[in-house]
Amino acid sequence: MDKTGVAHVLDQYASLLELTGENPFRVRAFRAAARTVAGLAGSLGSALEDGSLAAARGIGPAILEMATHLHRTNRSEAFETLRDRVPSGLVEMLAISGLGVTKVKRIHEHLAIGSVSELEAAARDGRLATVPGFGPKTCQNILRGLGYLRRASTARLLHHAMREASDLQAALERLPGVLRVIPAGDLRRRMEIVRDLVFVIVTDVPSGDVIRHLAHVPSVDEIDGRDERRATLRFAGGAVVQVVVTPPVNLGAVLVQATGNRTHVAQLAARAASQGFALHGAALWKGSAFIPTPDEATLYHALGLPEIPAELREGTGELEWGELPPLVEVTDLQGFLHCHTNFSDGSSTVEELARACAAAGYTYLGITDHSSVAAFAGGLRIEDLERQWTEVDRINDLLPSIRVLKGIEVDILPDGRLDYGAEVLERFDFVIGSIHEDAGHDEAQMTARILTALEDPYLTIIGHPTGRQLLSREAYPMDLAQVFEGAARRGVAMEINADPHRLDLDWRVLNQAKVAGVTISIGADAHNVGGLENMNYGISMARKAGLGPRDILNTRSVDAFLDYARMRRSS
DNA sequence: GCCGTTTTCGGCCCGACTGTTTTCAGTCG
Repeated sequence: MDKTGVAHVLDQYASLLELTGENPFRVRAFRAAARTVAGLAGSLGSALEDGSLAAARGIGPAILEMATHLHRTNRSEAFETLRDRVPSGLVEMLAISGLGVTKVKRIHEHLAIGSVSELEAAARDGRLATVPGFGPKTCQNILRGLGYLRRASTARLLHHAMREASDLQAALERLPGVLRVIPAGDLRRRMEIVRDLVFVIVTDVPSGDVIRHLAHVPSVDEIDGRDERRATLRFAGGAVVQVVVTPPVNLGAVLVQATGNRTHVAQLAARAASQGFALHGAALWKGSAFIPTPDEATLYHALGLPEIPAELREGTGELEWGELPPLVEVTDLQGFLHCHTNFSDGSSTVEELARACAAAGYTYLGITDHSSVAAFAGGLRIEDLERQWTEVDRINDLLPSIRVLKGIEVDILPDGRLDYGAEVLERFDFVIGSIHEDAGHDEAQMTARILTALEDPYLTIIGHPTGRQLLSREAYPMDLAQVFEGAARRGVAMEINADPHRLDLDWRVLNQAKVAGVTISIGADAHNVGGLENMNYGISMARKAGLGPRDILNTRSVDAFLDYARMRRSS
Protein backbone atom coordinates (compact mmCIF):
# COMPACT_ATOMS: atom_id res chain seq x y z
CA MET A 1 0.00 0.00 0.00
CA ASP A 2 1.36 3.44 -0.90
CA LYS A 3 1.35 6.57 1.24
CA THR A 4 -2.07 7.68 0.02
CA GLY A 5 -3.61 4.35 0.97
CA VAL A 6 -1.93 4.26 4.37
CA ALA A 7 -2.94 7.85 5.10
CA HIS A 8 -6.52 6.98 4.21
CA VAL A 9 -6.56 3.99 6.56
CA LEU A 10 -5.04 6.04 9.40
CA ASP A 11 -7.67 8.72 8.90
CA GLN A 12 -10.51 6.20 8.77
CA TYR A 13 -9.11 4.57 11.87
CA ALA A 14 -9.21 7.92 13.65
CA SER A 15 -12.88 8.33 12.68
CA LEU A 16 -13.68 4.83 13.94
CA LEU A 17 -11.92 5.53 17.24
CA GLU A 18 -13.88 8.74 17.54
CA LEU A 19 -17.18 6.96 16.92
CA THR A 20 -16.40 4.36 19.57
CA GLY A 21 -15.74 7.08 22.14
CA GLU A 22 -11.97 6.77 22.33
CA ASN A 23 -9.68 9.31 23.96
CA PRO A 24 -9.86 12.37 21.68
CA PHE A 25 -6.09 12.86 21.87
CA ARG A 26 -5.55 9.37 20.56
CA VAL A 27 -7.93 10.21 17.70
CA ARG A 28 -5.98 13.36 17.01
CA ALA A 29 -2.71 11.43 17.00
CA PHE A 30 -3.97 9.20 14.16
CA ARG A 31 -5.36 12.16 12.23
CA ALA A 32 -2.05 14.00 12.49
CA ALA A 33 -0.13 10.88 11.48
CA ALA A 34 -2.37 10.48 8.41
CA ARG A 35 -1.46 14.01 7.33
CA THR A 36 2.22 13.38 7.93
CA VAL A 37 2.19 10.19 5.85
CA ALA A 38 0.20 11.79 3.02
CA GLY A 39 2.65 14.68 2.95
CA LEU A 40 5.83 12.62 2.71
CA ALA A 41 8.16 14.01 0.09
CA GLY A 42 9.18 10.67 -1.40
CA SER A 43 7.60 7.24 -1.33
CA LEU A 44 6.43 5.57 1.86
CA GLY A 45 8.83 2.72 1.18
CA SER A 46 11.87 4.97 1.21
CA ALA A 47 10.65 6.88 4.29
CA LEU A 48 10.36 3.56 6.15
CA GLU A 49 13.72 2.40 4.91
CA ASP A 50 15.77 5.51 5.70
CA GLY A 51 14.04 6.03 9.05
CA SER A 52 12.62 9.45 8.16
CA LEU A 53 9.08 8.36 8.96
CA ALA A 54 10.16 6.99 12.33
CA ALA A 55 11.87 10.31 13.05
CA ALA A 56 8.86 12.41 11.99
CA ARG A 57 7.01 14.36 14.64
CA GLY A 58 3.82 12.61 15.74
CA ILE A 59 4.94 9.17 14.56
CA GLY A 60 5.59 6.89 17.50
CA PRO A 61 6.08 3.14 17.81
CA ALA A 62 2.39 2.17 17.49
CA ILE A 63 1.65 4.19 14.37
CA LEU A 64 4.99 3.29 12.80
CA GLU A 65 4.14 -0.37 13.31
CA MET A 66 0.72 0.07 11.74
CA ALA A 67 2.08 2.01 8.75
CA THR A 68 4.84 -0.52 8.16
CA HIS A 69 2.39 -3.41 8.29
CA LEU A 70 -0.05 -1.70 5.93
CA HIS A 71 2.75 -0.91 3.52
CA ARG A 72 3.97 -4.51 3.42
CA THR A 73 0.73 -6.48 3.66
CA ASN A 74 -2.05 -4.02 2.77
CA ARG A 75 -3.77 -5.01 6.02
CA SER A 76 -4.14 -3.96 9.61
CA GLU A 77 -5.83 -6.21 12.09
CA ALA A 78 -6.62 -3.37 14.48
CA PHE A 79 -8.30 -1.43 11.69
CA GLU A 80 -10.32 -4.37 10.42
CA THR A 81 -11.50 -5.34 13.90
CA LEU A 82 -12.70 -1.86 14.64
CA ARG A 83 -14.29 -1.44 11.22
CA ASP A 84 -16.42 -4.53 11.79
CA ARG A 85 -17.76 -3.03 15.02
CA VAL A 86 -19.03 0.22 13.51
CA PRO A 87 -21.69 0.54 10.77
CA SER A 88 -19.83 1.79 7.70
CA GLY A 89 -22.41 4.49 7.02
CA LEU A 90 -21.50 6.28 10.25
CA VAL A 91 -17.98 7.03 9.06
CA GLU A 92 -19.43 8.35 5.80
CA MET A 93 -21.81 10.58 7.76
CA LEU A 94 -18.86 12.24 9.49
CA ALA A 95 -17.89 13.62 6.09
CA ILE A 96 -21.09 15.69 6.04
CA SER A 97 -20.37 19.25 7.07
CA GLY A 98 -22.14 20.03 10.35
CA LEU A 99 -22.17 16.43 11.54
CA GLY A 100 -19.68 15.42 14.17
CA VAL A 101 -19.34 12.32 16.26
CA THR A 102 -21.91 13.31 18.89
CA LYS A 103 -24.65 14.00 16.39
CA VAL A 104 -23.91 10.94 14.28
CA LYS A 105 -24.05 8.72 17.36
CA ARG A 106 -27.30 10.34 18.48
CA ILE A 107 -28.86 9.77 15.03
CA HIS A 108 -27.79 6.15 15.18
CA GLU A 109 -29.15 5.63 18.69
CA HIS A 110 -32.50 7.34 18.22
CA LEU A 111 -33.40 6.32 14.68
CA ALA A 112 -31.24 3.21 14.17
CA ILE A 113 -29.87 4.85 11.03
CA GLY A 114 -26.65 3.34 9.73
CA SER A 115 -26.28 4.68 6.20
CA VAL A 116 -26.18 7.97 4.37
CA SER A 117 -29.26 7.14 2.26
CA GLU A 118 -31.33 6.35 5.37
CA LEU A 119 -30.16 9.63 6.82
CA GLU A 120 -31.35 11.52 3.77
CA ALA A 121 -34.78 9.89 3.94
CA ALA A 122 -35.08 10.76 7.63
CA ALA A 123 -34.05 14.37 7.00
CA ARG A 124 -36.72 14.69 4.30
CA ASP A 125 -39.64 12.99 6.08
CA GLY A 126 -39.18 14.88 9.34
CA ARG A 127 -37.98 12.02 11.57
CA LEU A 128 -34.57 13.61 11.96
CA ALA A 129 -36.09 16.78 13.44
CA THR A 130 -37.54 14.69 16.29
CA VAL A 131 -34.08 13.71 17.57
CA PRO A 132 -33.14 15.79 20.64
CA GLY A 133 -30.85 18.64 19.66
CA PHE A 134 -32.00 18.59 16.03
CA GLY A 135 -34.24 21.22 14.49
CA PRO A 136 -35.32 22.30 11.01
CA LYS A 137 -32.13 24.30 10.39
CA THR A 138 -29.92 21.32 11.20
CA CYS A 139 -31.94 19.08 8.87
CA GLN A 140 -31.62 21.65 6.11
CA ASN A 141 -27.85 21.90 6.64
CA ILE A 142 -27.51 18.14 6.57
CA LEU A 143 -29.39 17.94 3.27
CA ARG A 144 -27.13 20.62 1.86
CA GLY A 145 -24.06 18.74 3.10
CA LEU A 146 -25.42 15.58 1.49
CA GLY A 147 -25.75 17.43 -1.80
CA TYR A 148 -22.06 18.25 -1.63
CA LEU A 149 -21.20 14.68 -0.77
CA ARG A 150 -23.22 13.39 -3.71
CA ARG A 151 -21.64 15.82 -6.15
CA ALA A 152 -18.27 14.80 -4.77
CA SER A 153 -19.01 11.17 -5.60
CA THR A 154 -19.54 11.79 -9.32
CA ALA A 155 -16.92 14.50 -9.40
CA ARG A 156 -13.36 14.50 -8.20
CA LEU A 157 -10.74 17.09 -7.58
CA LEU A 158 -8.13 17.48 -10.29
CA HIS A 159 -5.28 15.94 -8.31
CA HIS A 160 -7.36 12.88 -7.42
CA ALA A 161 -8.43 12.50 -11.05
CA MET A 162 -4.83 12.68 -12.21
CA ARG A 163 -3.79 9.92 -9.86
CA GLU A 164 -6.77 7.77 -10.86
CA ALA A 165 -6.12 8.41 -14.56
CA SER A 166 -2.47 7.49 -14.42
CA ASP A 167 -3.24 4.03 -13.00
CA LEU A 168 -5.93 3.49 -15.60
CA GLN A 169 -3.75 4.75 -18.41
CA ALA A 170 -1.10 2.20 -17.49
CA ALA A 171 -3.69 -0.60 -17.52
CA LEU A 172 -5.02 0.48 -20.93
CA GLU A 173 -1.50 0.73 -22.37
CA ARG A 174 -0.96 -2.95 -21.54
CA LEU A 175 -3.87 -4.10 -23.76
CA PRO A 176 -2.84 -5.86 -27.00
CA GLY A 177 -2.75 -3.66 -30.10
CA VAL A 178 -2.62 -0.39 -28.16
CA LEU A 179 -0.03 2.11 -29.46
CA ARG A 180 -0.80 5.10 -27.22
CA VAL A 181 -3.28 6.13 -24.55
CA ILE A 182 -4.04 9.83 -24.10
CA PRO A 183 -6.19 11.17 -21.23
CA ALA A 184 -8.64 13.71 -22.69
CA GLY A 185 -11.81 15.42 -21.46
CA ASP A 186 -11.98 17.56 -18.31
CA LEU A 187 -8.64 16.23 -17.16
CA ARG A 188 -6.73 17.34 -20.24
CA ARG A 189 -8.39 20.74 -20.01
CA ARG A 190 -7.19 20.80 -16.38
CA MET A 191 -10.63 21.48 -14.99
CA GLU A 192 -10.47 21.93 -11.21
CA ILE A 193 -13.26 19.37 -10.90
CA VAL A 194 -13.23 16.33 -13.16
CA ARG A 195 -16.47 14.47 -13.82
CA ASP A 196 -16.01 11.80 -16.48
CA LEU A 197 -12.60 10.40 -17.27
CA VAL A 198 -12.06 10.12 -21.03
CA PHE A 199 -9.24 8.26 -22.76
CA VAL A 200 -8.30 8.19 -26.43
CA ILE A 201 -6.65 4.94 -27.47
CA VAL A 202 -4.55 4.89 -30.63
CA THR A 203 -4.29 1.53 -32.35
CA ASP A 204 -3.29 0.02 -35.69
CA VAL A 205 -5.56 -3.01 -35.29
CA PRO A 206 -9.34 -2.85 -35.93
CA SER A 207 -10.88 -0.75 -33.15
CA GLY A 208 -13.45 -3.45 -32.36
CA ASP A 209 -10.62 -5.74 -31.25
CA VAL A 210 -9.44 -3.20 -28.70
CA ILE A 211 -12.99 -2.63 -27.45
CA ARG A 212 -13.35 -6.35 -26.81
CA HIS A 213 -10.17 -6.40 -24.75
CA LEU A 214 -11.46 -3.68 -22.41
CA ALA A 215 -13.19 -6.32 -20.33
CA HIS A 216 -9.74 -7.39 -19.17
CA VAL A 217 -8.96 -4.06 -17.52
CA PRO A 218 -8.69 -4.74 -13.78
CA SER A 219 -11.83 -4.10 -11.65
CA VAL A 220 -14.07 -3.20 -14.60
CA ASP A 221 -17.58 -4.08 -13.48
CA GLU A 222 -19.51 -3.49 -16.67
CA ILE A 223 -18.98 -2.24 -20.23
CA ASP A 224 -21.82 -0.58 -22.07
CA GLY A 225 -22.72 1.85 -24.83
CA ARG A 226 -20.21 0.10 -27.01
CA ASP A 227 -20.06 0.58 -30.75
CA GLU A 228 -17.09 -0.02 -33.00
CA ARG A 229 -15.02 2.82 -31.57
CA ARG A 230 -16.46 3.87 -28.21
CA ALA A 231 -17.20 2.25 -24.87
CA THR A 232 -18.19 3.23 -21.36
CA LEU A 233 -16.47 1.38 -18.54
CA ARG A 234 -18.14 1.20 -15.14
CA PHE A 235 -15.92 0.33 -12.25
CA ALA A 236 -16.88 -1.45 -9.06
CA GLY A 237 -16.13 1.71 -7.05
CA GLY A 238 -18.65 3.71 -9.12
CA ALA A 239 -16.20 5.45 -11.46
CA VAL A 240 -17.29 5.87 -15.08
CA VAL A 241 -14.72 6.05 -17.83
CA GLN A 242 -15.26 6.82 -21.51
CA VAL A 243 -12.91 5.25 -24.03
CA VAL A 244 -12.58 6.25 -27.70
CA VAL A 245 -10.47 4.18 -30.08
CA THR A 246 -8.90 5.60 -33.23
CA PRO A 247 -6.34 4.74 -35.92
CA PRO A 248 -3.37 7.14 -36.03
CA VAL A 249 -4.60 8.81 -39.21
CA ASN A 250 -7.62 10.33 -37.44
CA LEU A 251 -6.11 11.00 -34.01
CA GLY A 252 -6.29 14.79 -34.39
CA ALA A 253 -10.04 14.95 -34.96
CA VAL A 254 -10.79 12.37 -32.27
CA LEU A 255 -8.61 14.05 -29.68
CA VAL A 256 -10.06 17.49 -30.42
CA GLN A 257 -13.56 16.12 -30.00
CA ALA A 258 -12.72 14.18 -26.84
CA THR A 259 -10.94 17.13 -25.23
CA GLY A 260 -12.93 20.30 -25.91
CA ASN A 261 -16.05 21.01 -23.94
CA ARG A 262 -19.37 20.82 -25.76
CA THR A 263 -19.38 24.50 -26.70
CA HIS A 264 -15.85 24.47 -28.08
CA VAL A 265 -16.59 21.42 -30.25
CA ALA A 266 -19.88 22.91 -31.47
CA GLN A 267 -18.15 26.19 -32.38
CA LEU A 268 -15.48 24.27 -34.28
CA ALA A 269 -18.15 22.32 -36.16
CA ALA A 270 -19.94 25.56 -37.08
CA ARG A 271 -16.68 27.08 -38.28
CA ALA A 272 -15.91 23.95 -40.32
CA ALA A 273 -19.34 24.15 -41.95
CA SER A 274 -18.84 27.81 -42.84
CA GLN A 275 -15.61 26.92 -44.64
CA GLY A 276 -16.96 24.03 -46.68
CA PHE A 277 -15.75 21.34 -44.27
CA ALA A 278 -17.72 19.06 -42.00
CA LEU A 279 -16.78 17.74 -38.58
CA HIS A 280 -18.86 14.57 -38.31
CA GLY A 281 -18.39 11.36 -36.40
CA ALA A 282 -15.13 12.64 -34.98
CA ALA A 283 -13.51 13.08 -38.40
CA LEU A 284 -12.92 16.00 -40.75
CA TRP A 285 -14.55 15.86 -44.19
CA LYS A 286 -14.53 18.00 -47.31
CA GLY A 287 -17.63 16.96 -49.21
CA SER A 288 -17.41 13.18 -49.13
CA ALA A 289 -13.62 13.17 -48.90
CA PHE A 290 -12.05 12.16 -45.59
CA ILE A 291 -9.32 14.58 -44.52
CA PRO A 292 -6.56 12.84 -42.53
CA THR A 293 -5.76 14.60 -39.24
CA PRO A 294 -2.85 12.72 -37.65
CA ASP A 295 -2.55 15.47 -35.02
CA GLU A 296 -4.61 18.30 -33.61
CA ALA A 297 -2.57 21.05 -35.26
CA THR A 298 -3.56 19.70 -38.69
CA LEU A 299 -7.24 20.05 -37.84
CA TYR A 300 -6.99 23.53 -36.35
CA HIS A 301 -4.80 24.76 -39.22
CA ALA A 302 -7.22 23.33 -41.79
CA LEU A 303 -9.87 25.56 -40.23
CA GLY A 304 -7.55 28.58 -40.30
CA LEU A 305 -6.86 28.53 -36.56
CA PRO A 306 -3.71 28.28 -34.48
CA GLU A 307 -3.49 25.09 -32.43
CA ILE A 308 -5.42 26.04 -29.32
CA PRO A 309 -3.86 24.80 -26.05
CA ALA A 310 -6.08 22.15 -24.45
CA GLU A 311 -6.66 24.21 -21.28
CA LEU A 312 -8.34 26.97 -23.30
CA ARG A 313 -10.90 24.82 -25.12
CA GLU A 314 -13.86 25.98 -23.05
CA GLY A 315 -15.94 27.75 -25.68
CA THR A 316 -15.39 31.16 -24.13
CA GLY A 317 -14.28 32.90 -27.31
CA GLU A 318 -10.92 31.19 -27.84
CA LEU A 319 -11.60 30.67 -31.56
CA GLU A 320 -11.58 34.46 -32.01
CA TRP A 321 -8.39 35.22 -30.08
CA GLY A 322 -5.96 34.56 -32.93
CA GLU A 323 -2.34 33.69 -32.21
CA LEU A 324 -1.75 33.83 -28.45
CA PRO A 325 1.49 34.72 -26.70
CA PRO A 326 2.93 31.69 -24.87
CA LEU A 327 1.07 30.66 -21.72
CA VAL A 328 2.89 30.57 -18.39
CA GLU A 329 4.66 27.32 -17.44
CA VAL A 330 5.79 26.05 -14.08
CA THR A 331 9.42 26.51 -15.14
CA ASP A 332 8.75 30.26 -15.52
CA LEU A 333 8.28 30.54 -11.75
CA GLN A 334 11.23 31.85 -9.77
CA GLY A 335 9.54 32.27 -6.42
CA PHE A 336 7.80 29.59 -4.40
CA LEU A 337 5.25 31.52 -2.36
CA HIS A 338 2.79 30.76 0.40
CA CYS A 339 4.04 27.87 2.44
CA HIS A 340 3.68 26.74 6.02
CA THR A 341 6.39 25.17 8.13
CA ASN A 342 6.43 23.24 11.36
CA PHE A 343 6.43 26.61 13.14
CA SER A 344 2.64 26.65 12.52
CA ASP A 345 0.52 23.91 10.95
CA GLY A 346 3.02 22.64 8.36
CA SER A 347 5.02 19.46 8.82
CA SER A 348 8.29 20.27 7.04
CA THR A 349 11.10 22.43 8.40
CA VAL A 350 12.30 25.66 6.80
CA GLU A 351 15.45 23.85 5.74
CA GLU A 352 13.60 20.93 4.15
CA LEU A 353 11.40 23.31 2.17
CA ALA A 354 14.35 25.44 1.11
CA ARG A 355 16.32 22.43 -0.10
CA ALA A 356 13.30 21.02 -1.98
CA CYS A 357 12.57 24.37 -3.64
CA ALA A 358 16.21 24.86 -4.63
CA ALA A 359 16.26 21.37 -6.13
CA ALA A 360 13.08 22.17 -8.07
CA GLY A 361 14.75 25.24 -9.59
CA TYR A 362 13.20 28.05 -7.55
CA THR A 363 15.49 30.98 -6.69
CA TYR A 364 13.47 32.17 -3.71
CA LEU A 365 11.04 30.79 -1.18
CA GLY A 366 8.51 32.86 0.74
CA ILE A 367 7.73 31.30 4.11
CA THR A 368 4.27 32.34 5.30
CA ASP A 369 3.08 30.73 8.49
CA HIS A 370 -0.18 31.71 10.18
CA SER A 371 -0.59 34.78 12.37
CA SER A 372 -1.51 34.66 16.03
CA VAL A 373 -5.30 34.82 15.73
CA ALA A 374 -5.27 31.54 13.77
CA ALA A 375 -4.72 29.52 16.93
CA PHE A 376 -6.33 26.45 15.36
CA ALA A 377 -3.44 26.35 12.90
CA GLY A 378 -0.67 27.05 15.39
CA GLY A 379 -0.53 30.77 14.57
CA LEU A 380 2.74 32.46 15.49
CA ARG A 381 3.12 34.80 18.43
CA ILE A 382 5.76 37.48 18.39
CA GLU A 383 8.30 35.32 20.22
CA ASP A 384 7.74 32.48 17.70
CA LEU A 385 8.42 34.92 14.88
CA GLU A 386 11.78 35.87 16.39
CA ARG A 387 12.74 32.19 16.52
CA GLN A 388 11.62 31.65 12.93
CA TRP A 389 13.55 34.66 11.66
CA THR A 390 16.70 33.37 13.34
CA GLU A 391 16.16 30.05 11.60
CA VAL A 392 15.58 31.74 8.22
CA ASP A 393 18.84 33.69 8.65
CA ARG A 394 20.65 30.45 9.41
CA ILE A 395 19.24 28.75 6.28
CA ASN A 396 20.14 31.75 4.12
CA ASP A 397 23.74 31.44 5.31
CA LEU A 398 23.69 27.69 4.78
CA LEU A 399 22.09 27.54 1.30
CA PRO A 400 23.40 30.19 -1.09
CA SER A 401 21.45 28.79 -4.05
CA ILE A 402 18.10 29.95 -2.71
CA ARG A 403 16.91 33.02 -0.85
CA VAL A 404 14.39 32.42 1.92
CA LEU A 405 12.07 35.38 2.48
CA LYS A 406 10.40 36.20 5.78
CA GLY A 407 6.69 36.31 5.03
CA ILE A 408 3.48 35.76 6.91
CA GLU A 409 -0.06 34.68 6.11
CA VAL A 410 -1.76 37.18 8.33
CA ASP A 411 -5.46 36.93 9.11
CA ILE A 412 -7.70 39.66 7.83
CA LEU A 413 -9.85 40.35 10.89
CA PRO A 414 -13.63 40.85 10.61
CA ASP A 415 -13.19 44.65 10.53
CA GLY A 416 -10.60 44.41 7.76
CA ARG A 417 -7.56 45.17 9.91
CA LEU A 418 -4.60 42.76 9.76
CA ASP A 419 -3.81 40.57 12.73
CA TYR A 420 -0.46 42.26 13.47
CA GLY A 421 0.26 45.97 13.77
CA ALA A 422 2.67 47.99 11.63
CA GLU A 423 5.56 47.50 14.08
CA VAL A 424 5.43 43.74 13.40
CA LEU A 425 4.37 43.81 9.74
CA GLU A 426 7.25 46.10 8.75
CA ARG A 427 9.70 43.39 9.75
CA PHE A 428 8.45 40.96 7.08
CA ASP A 429 9.77 40.90 3.51
CA PHE A 430 6.21 40.47 2.27
CA VAL A 431 2.74 39.86 3.66
CA ILE A 432 -0.10 37.65 2.47
CA GLY A 433 -3.47 38.60 3.99
CA SER A 434 -6.19 35.93 4.12
CA ILE A 435 -9.65 35.49 5.53
CA HIS A 436 -10.09 32.29 7.49
CA GLU A 437 -13.63 32.65 8.72
CA ASP A 438 -16.62 34.32 7.11
CA ALA A 439 -18.86 34.36 10.18
CA GLY A 440 -22.08 35.03 8.34
CA HIS A 441 -20.95 38.23 6.65
CA ASP A 442 -23.04 39.34 3.71
CA GLU A 443 -21.61 40.53 0.39
CA ALA A 444 -21.39 44.18 1.42
CA GLN A 445 -19.59 43.38 4.69
CA MET A 446 -17.22 40.91 3.05
CA THR A 447 -16.35 43.34 0.26
CA ALA A 448 -15.78 46.15 2.76
CA ARG A 449 -13.57 43.85 4.82
CA ILE A 450 -11.26 43.17 1.88
CA LEU A 451 -11.29 46.79 0.71
CA THR A 452 -10.23 47.90 4.20
CA ALA A 453 -7.42 45.33 4.23
CA LEU A 454 -6.18 46.63 0.85
CA GLU A 455 -5.48 49.99 2.51
CA ASP A 456 -2.82 48.47 4.78
CA PRO A 457 0.55 49.56 3.32
CA TYR A 458 2.23 46.30 4.39
CA LEU A 459 -0.15 43.98 2.54
CA THR A 460 1.45 42.44 -0.56
CA ILE A 461 -0.95 39.69 -1.65
CA ILE A 462 -4.53 38.67 -0.86
CA GLY A 463 -4.47 34.90 -0.22
CA HIS A 464 -7.24 32.52 -1.39
CA PRO A 465 -9.43 35.56 -2.04
CA THR A 466 -12.89 34.00 -2.19
CA GLY A 467 -12.41 31.23 0.38
CA ARG A 468 -13.99 28.54 -1.80
CA GLN A 469 -13.19 24.92 -1.04
CA LEU A 470 -13.95 22.77 -4.04
CA LEU A 471 -16.80 20.29 -3.54
CA SER A 472 -17.25 21.38 0.07
CA ARG A 473 -17.67 25.13 0.56
CA GLU A 474 -18.94 27.97 -1.60
CA ALA A 475 -16.96 31.16 -2.13
CA TYR A 476 -17.68 34.01 0.27
CA PRO A 477 -20.18 36.45 -1.18
CA MET A 478 -18.09 39.35 -2.47
CA ASP A 479 -18.25 42.04 -5.15
CA LEU A 480 -15.22 40.93 -7.14
CA ALA A 481 -15.34 43.87 -9.55
CA GLN A 482 -14.92 46.28 -6.63
CA VAL A 483 -12.22 44.13 -5.06
CA PHE A 484 -10.27 43.91 -8.33
CA GLU A 485 -10.55 47.66 -8.82
CA GLY A 486 -9.30 48.25 -5.27
CA ALA A 487 -6.43 45.76 -5.55
CA ALA A 488 -5.28 47.27 -8.85
CA ARG A 489 -5.46 50.81 -7.49
CA ARG A 490 -3.65 49.93 -4.26
CA GLY A 491 -1.02 47.74 -5.93
CA VAL A 492 -1.91 44.59 -4.02
CA ALA A 493 -1.57 41.28 -5.85
CA MET A 494 -4.26 38.62 -5.74
CA GLU A 495 -3.46 34.96 -5.37
CA ILE A 496 -4.24 31.89 -7.36
CA ASN A 497 -4.09 29.56 -4.38
CA ALA A 498 -2.69 26.38 -5.93
CA ASP A 499 -3.93 23.98 -3.27
CA PRO A 500 -6.02 21.61 -5.42
CA HIS A 501 -8.79 21.81 -2.82
CA ARG A 502 -9.08 25.56 -3.41
CA LEU A 503 -7.74 26.81 -6.79
CA ASP A 504 -8.94 30.24 -5.74
CA LEU A 505 -9.21 32.73 -7.57
CA ASP A 506 -11.37 30.81 -9.99
CA TRP A 507 -9.82 30.73 -13.49
CA ARG A 508 -13.11 32.06 -14.85
CA VAL A 509 -12.54 35.46 -13.23
CA LEU A 510 -8.78 35.75 -13.69
CA ASN A 511 -9.03 37.53 -16.98
CA GLN A 512 -11.40 40.04 -15.45
CA ALA A 513 -8.76 40.64 -12.75
CA LYS A 514 -6.05 41.05 -15.38
CA VAL A 515 -8.11 43.52 -17.39
CA ALA A 516 -8.74 45.48 -14.18
CA GLY A 517 -4.96 45.73 -13.78
CA VAL A 518 -4.52 43.30 -10.89
CA THR A 519 -1.18 41.52 -10.52
CA ILE A 520 -1.63 37.77 -10.05
CA SER A 521 0.54 35.71 -7.74
CA ILE A 522 0.56 31.91 -7.62
CA GLY A 523 0.78 30.56 -4.08
CA ALA A 524 1.29 26.89 -3.31
CA ASP A 525 -0.26 26.94 0.18
CA ALA A 526 2.13 24.05 0.82
CA HIS A 527 2.15 22.49 4.28
CA ASN A 528 5.14 20.24 3.57
CA VAL A 529 7.56 19.46 0.76
CA GLY A 530 4.88 17.33 -0.92
CA GLY A 531 3.04 20.61 -1.51
CA LEU A 532 5.59 21.64 -4.14
CA GLU A 533 3.36 19.69 -6.54
CA ASN A 534 0.56 22.19 -5.98
CA MET A 535 2.24 24.74 -8.22
CA ASN A 536 1.36 22.64 -11.26
CA TYR A 537 -2.34 23.07 -10.49
CA GLY A 538 -1.98 26.81 -9.94
CA ILE A 539 -0.16 27.10 -13.26
CA SER A 540 -2.94 25.14 -14.97
CA MET A 541 -5.50 27.68 -13.71
CA ALA A 542 -3.39 30.59 -14.97
CA ARG A 543 -3.10 28.87 -18.35
CA LYS A 544 -6.85 28.30 -18.49
CA ALA A 545 -7.24 32.04 -18.13
CA GLY A 546 -4.75 32.65 -20.95
CA LEU A 547 -2.13 34.21 -18.67
CA GLY A 548 1.50 34.44 -19.71
CA PRO A 549 4.69 34.66 -17.63
CA ARG A 550 4.51 38.45 -17.46
CA ASP A 551 1.10 38.34 -15.81
CA ILE A 552 2.43 36.45 -12.79
CA LEU A 553 4.18 38.16 -9.86
CA ASN A 554 6.42 35.27 -8.85
CA THR A 555 7.96 34.80 -12.28
CA ARG A 556 9.90 37.95 -11.35
CA SER A 557 13.36 37.85 -9.82
CA VAL A 558 13.67 38.06 -6.05
CA ASP A 559 14.74 41.71 -6.25
CA ALA A 560 11.83 42.64 -8.48
CA PHE A 561 9.48 40.78 -6.16
CA LEU A 562 10.83 42.60 -3.10
CA ASP A 563 10.56 45.92 -4.95
CA TYR A 564 6.91 45.13 -5.59
CA ALA A 565 6.33 44.40 -1.89
CA ARG A 566 8.20 47.52 -0.72
CA MET A 567 6.72 49.90 -3.24
CA ARG A 568 3.51 50.29 -1.26
CA ARG A 569 5.26 50.90 2.04
CA SER A 570 6.98 54.07 0.88
CA SER A 571 4.06 55.53 -1.05
C1' DG B 1 -0.99 7.77 20.74
C1' DC B 2 2.83 11.07 21.21
C1' DC B 3 5.94 13.93 23.65
C1' DG B 4 9.56 15.70 27.10
C1' DT B 5 15.51 22.08 29.36
C1' DT B 6 8.10 19.84 32.86
C1' DT B 7 11.05 12.93 30.55
C1' DT B 8 7.92 7.49 32.38
C1' DC B 9 3.05 10.91 33.84
C1' DG B 10 0.18 14.30 32.60
C1' DG B 11 -0.89 17.35 29.05
C1' DC B 12 -2.18 17.68 24.43
C1' DC B 13 -5.80 24.55 21.24
C1' DC B 14 -9.40 27.22 21.94
C1' DG B 15 -12.52 31.14 20.55
C1' DA B 16 -16.53 31.92 17.88
C1' DC B 17 -20.50 30.65 15.79
C1' DT B 18 -24.84 27.97 15.11
C1' DG B 19 -28.94 26.14 16.41
C1' DT B 20 -30.80 24.68 19.87
C1' DT B 21 -31.92 25.26 24.35
C1' DT B 22 -33.88 28.19 27.97
C1' DT B 23 -28.14 28.55 29.70
C1' DC B 24 -25.26 25.57 26.36
C1' DA B 25 -23.49 21.52 23.53
C1' DG B 26 -21.59 20.60 19.19
C1' DT B 27 -18.88 21.85 15.36
C1' DC B 28 -15.49 24.34 12.89
C1' DG B 29 -11.24 26.41 11.54
